[in-house]
Amino acid sequence: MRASGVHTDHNVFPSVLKSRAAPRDPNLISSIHGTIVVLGLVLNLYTGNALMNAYSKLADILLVKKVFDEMPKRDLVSWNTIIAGKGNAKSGIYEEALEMVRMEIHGFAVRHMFDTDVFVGSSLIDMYANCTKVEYSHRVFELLPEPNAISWNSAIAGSVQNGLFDEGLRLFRRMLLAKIKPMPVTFSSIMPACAHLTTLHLGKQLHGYVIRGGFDDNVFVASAIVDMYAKCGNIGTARYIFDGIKVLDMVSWTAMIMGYALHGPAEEALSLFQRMEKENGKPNYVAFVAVLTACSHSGLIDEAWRYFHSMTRDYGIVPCLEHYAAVADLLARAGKLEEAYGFISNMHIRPTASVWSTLLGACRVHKNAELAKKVAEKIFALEPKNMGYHILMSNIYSAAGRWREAANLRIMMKDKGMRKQPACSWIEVKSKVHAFVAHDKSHPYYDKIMETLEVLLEQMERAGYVPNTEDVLHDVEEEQKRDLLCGHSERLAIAFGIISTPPGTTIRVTKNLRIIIACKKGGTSIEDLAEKFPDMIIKVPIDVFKGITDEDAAKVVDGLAPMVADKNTSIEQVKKLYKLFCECDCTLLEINSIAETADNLLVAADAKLNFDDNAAFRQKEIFALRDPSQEDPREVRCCAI
DNA sequence: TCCCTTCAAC
Repeated sequence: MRASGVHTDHNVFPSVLKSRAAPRDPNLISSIHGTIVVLGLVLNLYTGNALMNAYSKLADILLVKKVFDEMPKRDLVSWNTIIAGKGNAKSGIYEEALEMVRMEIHGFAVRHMFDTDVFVGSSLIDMYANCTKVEYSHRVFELLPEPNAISWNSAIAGSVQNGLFDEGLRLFRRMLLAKIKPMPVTFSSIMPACAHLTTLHLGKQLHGYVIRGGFDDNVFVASAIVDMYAKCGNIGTARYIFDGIKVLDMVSWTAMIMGYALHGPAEEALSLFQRMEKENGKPNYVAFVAVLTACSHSGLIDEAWRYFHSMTRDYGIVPCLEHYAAVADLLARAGKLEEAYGFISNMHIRPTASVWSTLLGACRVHKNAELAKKVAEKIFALEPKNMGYHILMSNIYSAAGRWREAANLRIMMKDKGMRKQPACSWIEVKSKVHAFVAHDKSHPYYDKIMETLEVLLEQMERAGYVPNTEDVLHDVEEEQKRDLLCGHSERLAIAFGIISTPPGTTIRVTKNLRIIIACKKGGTSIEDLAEKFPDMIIKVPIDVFKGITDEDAAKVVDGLAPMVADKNTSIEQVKKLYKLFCECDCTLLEINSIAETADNLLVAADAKLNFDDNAAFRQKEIFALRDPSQEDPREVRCCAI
């Protein structure tokens, strides 16, 4: 238009500045700004507002202010832009003022009847969630007459960020039912729910949806997926997704490094960290949390010190609680108990009970009751009502033969009205969560499970299994035998997994408490055996399957096919899906076979899982998600997605 | 013609 000599007046520039290309390009903005000045349009209200907006998207607060200050006339939009433009409120200029009136804003909005406006409503949802007032956040959401996609996203993100994972999943399902199309933001918000719950099959279905929606090239979404697979123990798939990310950023690197730190070999984590330093530049403090966690879990003391010091020296990052915790944990586990004690005592921030507790755990392993007593006093002062720490200390006394002190502690706990949180393990089979507590006979397959455990125990003993009885504190022979069979909830869950899945299926058991020493170090646990002798574990179910009808067995196999594609799925997507889901627990079903109504993968999967053609849009309880923080661990809360 | 709401690693 400029080249053809047509006069460009004040009507043109607001649109030009709002165009797709402009906001990300500082040079383009400057050049447009220059043209505006040359043409004498800089004093125009709309043009000035648009310029302010363009600069605030670049987070160039000084230029936003400059334009604002030079405008002869300002309207509501000018003021809104300077108050709420990106970078302004968040830059801290107005933050203090806003913080003071935060909770009054809602009242103002209600009085002036703005509370049903989507923009105001979505902001309120976000505000309350950020203030950890999720109940208010939900109330605002439920009262919104016409929530848009952003309102849904805000509600979902708010729930997940406050730890209400199944609430987030439920909202996601409702969003689909309300026919609101999810966006990349939706997935990066909801995916952490699966990561935290370690519900791999939910995460996989969301991943399928992401691929079908073409959102998988979004780096936010991809990072969330990497994190989800890593947290669910599927480190290979996490790496596959990670390697497919075109432009890696700090979060994607860190998610992958943390994945290796938690599950994989430390060398992978460390070499990725070094690659990141080269390719991505400055690691931030979370990246250091990841690399220190990797060192800690692999006992790499020298490396840990090197990173810990380099963090401050080379990158100017002040260590925070997580960094201290990783190093303290490392020292403690390595048996350097006194050094760990000194390190924690000299932290420049106040150590929390959880930092001290790694040392307490190490005192138990390394049998240092004296230091344990000192540490426990600090912990009890910080968290007087936490049962776990008291039990741990009482067990340390018992193991040291200091029965009187152990008993005193138990009596004190009873007086304070503390109740033990029962250990619980759960396993997903056929989209259902089966939860077990020790000695629990309520499961319908209880007899089969016991039979399996007996077969297993026999085979284990033949393979050289030596039970670790060190931690059995009251030694009645009968009880020990029973404890070996069903004393640990995870054994019940593993046995159930073995008899209710086809041979070769990966068995994933999750539990609410840390695995006790007997299952972790010394002796041999079922977990160790499963790792060392995979063949043996796989052979067992063939025998045990005998008791189950063919029909039941077939149902189990069918139930493990949550992967569906439809006629709108592109060949490229099918390839990706197939690559991801061709593992033993999933199969790719035939394309073009899905009903018209199944407009998304999740619903199609839902229908398939329930063997019910009409199920597509019915809200069904197809997933049962346990909330580990719940009082009775057997109480299973159901969540449809 | 201009303004406002949502996201990933800890």
